[in-house]
Parts: sequence; C-alpha cells; structure tokens
Amino acid sequence: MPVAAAQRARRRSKRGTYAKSSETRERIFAAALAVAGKEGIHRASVAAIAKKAGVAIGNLHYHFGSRDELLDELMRWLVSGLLTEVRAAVDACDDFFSKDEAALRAYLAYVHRNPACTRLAEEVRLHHPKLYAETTAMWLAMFRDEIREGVVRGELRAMGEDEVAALAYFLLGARYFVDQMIEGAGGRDYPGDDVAVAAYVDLTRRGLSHTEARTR
Amino acid sequence: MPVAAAQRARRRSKRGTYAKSSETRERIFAAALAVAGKEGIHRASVAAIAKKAGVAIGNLHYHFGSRDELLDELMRWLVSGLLTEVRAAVDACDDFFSKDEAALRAYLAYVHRNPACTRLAEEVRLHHPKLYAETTAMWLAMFRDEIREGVVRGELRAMGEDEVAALAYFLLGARYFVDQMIEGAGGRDYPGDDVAVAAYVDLTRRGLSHTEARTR
Amino acid sequence: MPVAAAQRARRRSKRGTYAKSSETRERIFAAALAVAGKEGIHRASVAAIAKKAGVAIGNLHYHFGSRDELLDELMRWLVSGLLTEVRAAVDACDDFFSKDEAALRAYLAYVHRNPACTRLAEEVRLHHPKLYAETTAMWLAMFRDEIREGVVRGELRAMGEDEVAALAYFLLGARYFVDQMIEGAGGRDYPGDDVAVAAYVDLTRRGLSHTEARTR
Amino acid sequence: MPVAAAQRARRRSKRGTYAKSSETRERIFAAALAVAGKEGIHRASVAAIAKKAGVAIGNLHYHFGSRDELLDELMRWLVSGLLTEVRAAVDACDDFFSKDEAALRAYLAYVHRNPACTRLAEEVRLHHPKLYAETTAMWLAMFRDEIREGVVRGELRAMGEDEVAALAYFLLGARYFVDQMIEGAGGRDYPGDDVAVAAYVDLTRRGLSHTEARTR
DNA sequence: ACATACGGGACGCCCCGTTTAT
DNA sequence: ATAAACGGGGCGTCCCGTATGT
Repeated sequence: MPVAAAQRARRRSKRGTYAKSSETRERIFAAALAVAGKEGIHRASVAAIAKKAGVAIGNLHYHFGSRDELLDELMRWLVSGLLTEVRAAVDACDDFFSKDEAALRAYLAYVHRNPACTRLAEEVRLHHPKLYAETTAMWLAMFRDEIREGVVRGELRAMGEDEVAALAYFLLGARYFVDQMIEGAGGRDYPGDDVAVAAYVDLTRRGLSHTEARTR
Repeated sequence: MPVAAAQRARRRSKRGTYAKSSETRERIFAAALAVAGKEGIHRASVAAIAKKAGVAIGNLHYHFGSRDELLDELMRWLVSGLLTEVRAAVDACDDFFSKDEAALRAYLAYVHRNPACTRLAEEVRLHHPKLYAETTAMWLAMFRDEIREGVVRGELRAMGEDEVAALAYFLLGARYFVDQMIEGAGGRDYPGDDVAVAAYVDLTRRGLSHTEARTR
Repeated sequence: MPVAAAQRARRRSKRGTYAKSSETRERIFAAALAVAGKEGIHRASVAAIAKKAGVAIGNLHYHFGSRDELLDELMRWLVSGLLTEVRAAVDACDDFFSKDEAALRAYLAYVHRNPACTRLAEEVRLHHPKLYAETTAMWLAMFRDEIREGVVRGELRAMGEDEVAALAYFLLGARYFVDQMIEGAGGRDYPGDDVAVAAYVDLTRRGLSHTEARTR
Repeated sequence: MPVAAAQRARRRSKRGTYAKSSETRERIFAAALAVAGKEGIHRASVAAIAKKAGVAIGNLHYHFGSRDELLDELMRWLVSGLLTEVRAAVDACDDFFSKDEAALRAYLAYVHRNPACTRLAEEVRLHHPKLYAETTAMWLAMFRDEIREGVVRGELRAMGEDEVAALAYFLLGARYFVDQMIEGAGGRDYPGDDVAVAAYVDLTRRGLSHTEARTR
C-alpha cells in the first residue's frame, strides 16, 4: 500500500497535526478489524464497518478511498504484525533452539492477545494472494536463515539446501493450527503454553524416536 | 454429503434409468469445483457455475436446492476426499514411521492431482466452521491414534497425553504449506517428492539435531 | 369457463371414460382451493398445489394447460357457487321480504360452510376483473329484478329505475362484511344468524316498505 | 405511517433544509401508488415503481428500506386517508341522519378524487390482514358509536347491542360497491351522487327511524 | 478540511411457470 | 404421468460517486 500511505502522508502533512481525523481513521480501522474478525473479510461490508465505527459511510471512503484500500491496509497490518513480533523474539536469542522456542512463544503470545488475527491472516491468501505469497516468502526465508546459521554454528546436523527449504515449509506449517489448539473445543483441551512448547521443542530437537539416532 | 447422496439415490431408484440427471448433477458439481478453485468459494456465483456447466441457473437449484447447499456438498467432498485417501494409505502400513511417510506421500499425491483442493479445503474454515472443526478433529484423532499405537509398539518414546495432543497439532500443521511448497514460485524451487518426504521423515524420525538424543 | 370446459370435454371424449384422470383432476382442483384459501390466489404456486395434491407439477399442466387456466377455473367455480345457492333460495320464496331474508340466510349458510370462499371470491376482483364484473352484474341484476317485482306486487313502495339500481349496489354491499362479522375477533362477538338476519331484515323492511312503520 | 413520518422529520431536522430528499421520497411514494393502482399491489415491483418515479432501484431501498416497508407505508396511507376524511365530515354534523349522509357524501367525494384507492384499500385485506382488521374495527366502532348516540338522542328507535353491532357491519358493507357503482360499465349507469345518496338515505332513514314513514 | 446525506447502478440469489424428453 | 431442464424476472444488497452542509 505504498500509494495509499503516501497519499495519507501527503494529506496530513498539508495541515500539520490533525488529531481528530486520525482518531476517526483509527476507529474505522479498528471497526474494520472487528467486523472482519467476526464475519470474515469478504463479508465485512462498508455499511457494517461504518456502523460499528459510528461514522457515515462516505467518511470511510474519505479516509481510505475505497473498501478495497481499507481492507488492503488491514491485511498488510495483519500479516506484518505477527511476523515483526516473532522476528524480534528470534533476534534476541543466540542459538537455534533458543530462537526456535522463542519464536513459538512469541507466536503463542500473539495468538493469546489477538485470537482472530491468525485466522484473518489466512484469509489474506484468498483476497490478496500476492501479499500472502510475499509474506510467506519472508517467513520461509527467516526459517531457512535460522536453519542455515544453526548448521554453521554446529548446532544442527549438516543438510543440503533442498532439505533446508523443505524443512522451512514444515516448520512454518507446524504453527498453523496453534490457534485452534488454543481455542478448539472451547479451549478445554489446551494443555497450556509450556506443554505445547515442550512438545514442539522435543519434536524439533530430538525427534519422536526414543532410539538412538542411527547414521543414515 | 450422505444426506444429499441418499436423496439422489432415492430419486433415481424411483424411476429406474434416468442417467441424464446424475450426469448433469456431476457436471454442475465439477463446474462448481472449477469456479471455486479459480476464484475462491465466496466468489463462486451460481451464474458462473451454471455457465461453466452449460446449464440454466434454475437447473442448478433443481439439483441442489440453493447455492449454499451446493457449496455445502462441495465442501464436504473437499474435506472428506483427502482424509479418506490418507487414511487408506496409513492403514496399509504397519509401523509408525511407515504410516507417517505413507501419509505424507498420499498427501503429496493428492495435491499433485488436485492442486486447488487443499487451498479450497482451507476456505471451509471460513464458510463452514463447524464442518471444518469436525474434519480437523478427525485428522487430529488419526494422528493421536497413530502416535499412541507407535508408543505401544515401542517405536516411539513414551509420552504423556498432553504431549500426544500437542504433537498431533504440529504434525497436522506441518502439511499445511505443502501445496505452496509444490506450486510456490511457479514450482521452480520444489525439490521433488522424495526430498520433501526425506526432510519430513528425518524431522520426525530423529529430529533436527545431529547430536545423539540425550535422555531427558 | 366455457373454453376450458370445452377443452376438457374434448379431451375426455377422445378416450371414453378416464376415471383415474378425472380423479386426479379433482385432487388438483381441491388442492388449488386449499392452497389459495390459505395463502391467497396470487401466492398459490403450481409447486405448492402439486405438492398438496401429491402429483407431479407437469401433471398439473397436463390437466389444466397452465396455472392461469387452473386458477381461472377455480375462480369461476368460486363466484358461481355462492350465486347459485342464493338464487335457489330466493326462487323458493314468493314475496320480496321472504326472498331477501332467504337470500341472506343462504349467504350465511354458505359462509359457515366455506369460510374462505367469500374472501377468495373477492380476490377475483384483482386477478380476473372481467369475470368479477360479470358476476357482480349478475348479482346486481338479481337484486334489481327482485326489487322491481316487489314493487309490481305492491310489497315495496314505488321507486324510479335509478333508485332501484343504487339500492341494488347497497344491498349487495351489505353482505360484504358478513364473513368478517362471523369470523372477526375469533368469532367471539358474532351474535348468531338469527340476530344478524333480524337486524338486516328490519333495516330493509322498514326502509323499503311503503307501509307505515309500526311503533315497535 | 406515523413511525416513518417521524423518522423522516427527525432526519430532516438534523440537517436543516434538504428538500431534495423528501421530494424524491414523495415521488417514489406517488409512483408506488400509481403502479399499485394500475396493476394491483402484489404486482407492484420495485423495478416498475423506480422506473415510474424516475429513480434508481437502490434509491428506493435507501428511502424505504425494502419493498415491504414501502408498501406497508402505502397501505397505511390508503386505509387512513378515507377514514380520516369521513370522520371529519361526520363530526361536522349533529344528528344521525345528517352524519350518515355526510359520511356517504365524503366517501363519494373521496372515490371521485381517488378512484383506485378504495380498490387498493381492499387489497390490504390480502397483504396486511392485521392492518385491515384494525381499520375495519375502527370503521365499525365509528358506525356503532353513531348509532348508539342516535338512539340516545331519540333519532333512532331503541335497539340492543347485538343489533347495533350487526347493523354496523351492514352499513359499512353498503359502501363497498360504491366505486363500482361509479365506475362500473364505464360509468354510464351511474345516476349521480344525489340520486345515490337519496337512495341510501331513504334506505337507512325509513328503516332506522322510529318515526312514522311519510308518504314520499 | 471534514462529515453527512443523497442518488445510482450492478449483480447475486432464488423462485416460478413452462416445455421437452422419458 | 413424471422427471429434468430452461429462462425470465423479482428483490435485496452492496459499493461507490456526488452534492451538501459545517
């Protein structure tokens, strides 16, 4: 959304501070998030959003240009938020397994705070495939980099580029059902973050087998 | 879909041969799959489906009652097809790791044949949350059962129920990006089934660490 | 109905007796009456009628040609039934006031037996104005004739043709709310036929008669 | 219609003069009346109304919410207009027979001005039975009150409550065919208001009065 | 500038009456 | 006599410009 952002910036810069306006803008944005979270992005009509925000429909167009641009901005916000937090958590650690665990914990924390966001982020795949592909590519790149660096540091066994790439997909996907694990069945059978993290860490660290790893 | 299937059967049994009807029905169903696969379920309009199928719109309602019922049947078909195939593959094997590998290979084969179906199956989450939850529960149950039996057979290390449950979520999720791994970037960086399976199997079998598994 | 009746006769004469067919025909007709009575004529869809009759939709067209012809026949039946009964009751009496009372009693009896029919007969005005006009004309002619003959017999005061015509309208209209008088408010405030008839007879007798009004 | 009128008033008061809106609203309302008057209420499609009014279909929904609400308002207007005028005419008179005659004259005047409205008012019975029942109840109550008061004033012979109630039905019904009397047969055999009123007045006066009938 | 009211047109779904094949 | 296929509208919704205040 560089275009829309640029427009906004231009508009605001013209008049210096415009507190009231940006407040309305935020209200609309929050309303869009709420409506989309409840009904799904494709059912988030401008009427519903405007009603939720308590503003007139035209106002929405005034601030965002069109429904598409509003949703576009919403989607960019959705997909960037999680990735940013996870990245920060990862960068704060030193070795692969710490990073991996920190990433999952950051992910879990995010889902706890914004239960609807990960589900909404999935809808991006439908409504903005390009953005989705870009974001996924960034996630995958992050995983691949971590793995490679882990190998370099001697924390992980040696492996080929192909295997690294494939593992990135699997590790990224492993997070996919985290929100359902937490919320599924009313949250009754969620064992808690620690157990979930332990299971994941065990999986990645040593595998499921209790036998000694054989040379392959 | 059992209900709809039963209705169809009843209808047909009443009059002996009336081949044309079920043929048209299949055409409509296939058209719905094609349109939904290209545009997404929520953009699969009855007009587009009817046009693709080469029938009148009214005919579509004659066979399926409404757009919702058609899409409902489509979604049930989508989520059941993959699960059935994977289950068959799993049941044909004896030990955990064979089952696990067979499951992934069946999954890959299915995606190769029906590239759009797994993505469509994800859309079910939006349009029919209940069905999605049921299906996910079945997948999870399958994984949990396999893990438990693997433990009983001594193929896997001992673990608590909570860990089993959490692992089921992670293993199920690991498949989530398989279709993107295959199709992503025009399929250029897909290393092939064997490499992907090897990476996955290695992950599950012995973990990412090259160090000997320590007793915990 | 001459057209439809002729068609039917022709059709039947072709094949001699057609017991089953005419039975089905009656079933459809009765179903049409039932559906129209419940929902109104304009909402009596062929699907609903066929379902109620327990036959296929096509069958309905086979017997009646089209929905319009079926409803046409139904409407002719509706408007003719009441008129015929009232006429028979009138013809059985000799003087004007006996005829008038007998007409109202026949009307009441008919409404008691077929509560929905008078309301349906009103709908004819919408759906078949020509038929409605014809029927109304017949009712009016009947009233005018009775009045004129009453005058000739010396039972009624002398009056001009214009007054006769106007009175016919008023007397015909006076029956219009009879069914609501009977059914209105769940029928709780209907005083019974005798009271209603007495009120009506008193209205017409003391009004139309040229005899001196007696103190009551 | 009070509700809708209130809404409209509120809306307008918010923004000072915004003449255009209410103007469009009236145009749509008038168009609805025209279309319904020509084709019947149940055939008054939004498309036809919008076309007649010269506005877009969406605009119609903007002003009235839905076809049903528009027609609902139209029906309330229909049934209230006539009753109001008749009531005003009745209240301006003192004795029963003056009131009765004034009521009929007001009725006739209304029909002359709005030929379609009485027929449309009848359709209300089909499309809004509750409203129809309420309106009929008000008409009946008006007639009953007039009769009772006439008795009290000594203008009418004494009678029981049951008879009053029954007479109210008959007198109300007597007006039912007035519009057909006027328009029927192209209006050729309508003798004019004075003759019709005279006939009606004679019917009621000599019938309801306990005074001796005079030679005419 | 900012917010609201107003007006317009495009689909989408679905129901319905009918005809053709069996 | 029944099942299947057909096409025409109907209504509702939605998103969006534009005009109109504050």
